[in-house]
Amino acid sequence: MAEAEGWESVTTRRLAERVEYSQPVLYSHFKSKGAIVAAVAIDGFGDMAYELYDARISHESPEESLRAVADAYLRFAGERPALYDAMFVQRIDVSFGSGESPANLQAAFNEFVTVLRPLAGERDLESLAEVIWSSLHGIATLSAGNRLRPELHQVRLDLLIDQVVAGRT
Amino acid sequence: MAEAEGWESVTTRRLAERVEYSQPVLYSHFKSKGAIVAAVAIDGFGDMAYELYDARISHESPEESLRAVADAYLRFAGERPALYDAMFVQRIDVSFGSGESPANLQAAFNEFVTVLRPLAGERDLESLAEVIWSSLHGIATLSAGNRLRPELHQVRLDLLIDQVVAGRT
DNA sequence: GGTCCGAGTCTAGCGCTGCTAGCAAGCCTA
DNA sequence: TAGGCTTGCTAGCAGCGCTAGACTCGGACC
Repeated sequence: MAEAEGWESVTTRRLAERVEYSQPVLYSHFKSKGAIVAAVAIDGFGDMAYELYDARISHESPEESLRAVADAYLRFAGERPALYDAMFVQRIDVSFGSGESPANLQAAFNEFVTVLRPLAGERDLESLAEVIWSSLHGIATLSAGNRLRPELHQVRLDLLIDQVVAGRT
Repeated sequence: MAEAEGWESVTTRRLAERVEYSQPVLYSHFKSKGAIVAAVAIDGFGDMAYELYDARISHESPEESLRAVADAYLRFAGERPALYDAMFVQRIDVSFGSGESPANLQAAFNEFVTVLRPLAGERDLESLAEVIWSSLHGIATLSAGNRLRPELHQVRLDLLIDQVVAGRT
């Protein structure tokens, strides 16, 4: 529903109709609409972690692994924009960057950490993972808003990976 | 108003009250609430272009210039989160990445292009500018949503700049 | 002076939103 | 069989973006 028409047209009334219950029933299962979105998002972290894992292990070379993971990340964001939106753009009540984060989210982040380990050199691994994750997130959101020239998608991705690899000290 | 309480609590009624007119008067000046946000955003592009320019010319060395521009960008996003949100997160009806973009937006983007020119090497300049802009945008939005560890802000920025510089071929 | 027009503004209200109070039916236990 | 808990409902609140239609008032023309 969100993928088809965007989160703003997912109303509690329409959602209730879709699941063939009345509106208040939703509120006995979820505290608010935001909690529903958060539940969807947390589910999404699991999907994402799986796809990143799959991409990572499909290549031997660290650089190719990184390239595949980055590609999988952007493909995930591009193919399921509303889910990605719930996970990373909407203000949901989910802890990030700490031990209290959902396990799925930590798993997804760990794919970045793992794939970057052989490439980090003297750089702080987790910070490096945050940087490349941020970069990919920026590309994903700006692309989703038609703020980047689509035909140069691959050029940008190559530039990003190349400079991560080159930054090894 | 948006900075104090977020855009979602900027309602047309409250806005009308603030400017001491009735609600329909807003709609004789702007087509919709989105158009009001867009007008604010376009104004913001001008501010941002000026601050990036200021940062760029305040250093001689290309690398220091880039560092200053990146820093200014993230400071802008951090200090005026609602304005930044209007400019880059909310879906506003503004053309990006083409000749029809607002002049202020092109000016801001050009600051990246200019500061990167001595550092690009054989890399495509505009694509490189898009990549670093995306990276900064990702850091800005993830930071705003408390999704990055705040104490490592400087570490991430250094990592990003270093790898851009190292990526020169 | 009288009449018209248009600009500018208002009140009132439409259809929608997220959310909740309060009630009714059905099941489990005593 | 009686009471209470669970599960669902209808109805409604306050607020949202937006608009129809009426009112006022200043200037232009006869």
